[in-house]
Amino acid sequence: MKTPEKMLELHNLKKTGHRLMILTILKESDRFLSADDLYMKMKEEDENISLSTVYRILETFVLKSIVSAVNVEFSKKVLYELAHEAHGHRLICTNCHKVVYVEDCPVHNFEDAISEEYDFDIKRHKLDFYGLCSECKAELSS
Amino acid sequence: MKTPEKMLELHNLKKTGHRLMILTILKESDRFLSADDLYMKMKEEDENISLSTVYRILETFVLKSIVSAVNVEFSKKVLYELAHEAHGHRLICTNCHKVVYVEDCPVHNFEDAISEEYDFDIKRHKLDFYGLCSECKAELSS
DNA sequence: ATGCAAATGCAAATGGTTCGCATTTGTGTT
DNA sequence: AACACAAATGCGAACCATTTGCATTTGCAT
Repeated sequence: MKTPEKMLELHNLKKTGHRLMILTILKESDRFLSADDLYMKMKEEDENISLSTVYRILETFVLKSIVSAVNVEFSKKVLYELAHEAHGHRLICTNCHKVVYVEDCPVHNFEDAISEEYDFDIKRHKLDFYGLCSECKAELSS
Repeated sequence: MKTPEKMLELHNLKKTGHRLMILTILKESDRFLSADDLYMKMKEEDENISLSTVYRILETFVLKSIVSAVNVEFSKKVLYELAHEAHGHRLICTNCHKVVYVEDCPVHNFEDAISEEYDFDIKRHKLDFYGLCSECKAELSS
């Protein structure tokens, strides 16, 4: 995976400490983060940033497709993750909120079939799986 | 499909004009509606209701699984539809927002396979298709 | 017809996100 | 290395969808 620096260069974005830090945090996170999650993590590391800057940086990243904005069932906030290069789908743990990305897709054939059947020109789909990851499964059954 | 009256009876909910009207509007709609959409439609029909009541009625209906709350890519509001009895997935027109519900599911096998592979206990999934319905496809290509 | 829990209206509060504007900073150019 | 200027940032206020508190009304079992 690209380094945060490379990501910014690639999109002609200025390399600011804030932007690099946000990319680094997202890169190291195994779950989605809200703007406020990022803001608080940065405060913890003594990065002086304002919440509106976090929002603006994320807006820029989403526009450039460096970051994806995600809606999940368990939160009404918009959550963010580093964008994935390959098409795939997510396994989301409803207990700890960990996310695993699976680069595989079971719906393309179905998509063709229903495009035909319903005369719909399907452009994309959104498929997420919700359940318990192995740790939470073990923990909750004990 | 059940009548609005039956739906309320079935769940021991008082039959108020507001509730019946909301169910009727949702029943007749071929797309998702926001609380505010419902509020405005009711005002148009001279139903005197307050927006907070619309929210409270919807909250009750969602709790009873009479109505589903839906998040879609093109709106940050929560949208509502009558709940479907059978499992299926939606084709959502990104242009006119019409929704077609397809009572078929292409992912169960895949779900079993990845449950195994990632040791995830998958409880449910969310799959929506976005594209153009036949009318919009025709209209936009002309 | 009566009583009471549930439903409603209204206004205020909330929470996430966006915006306006003054100030600072990164970076290409001299 | 200093300059210039567009872009990035901080701060607070604004915004919008949704929720809540509380006083009043209403459906419905008795």
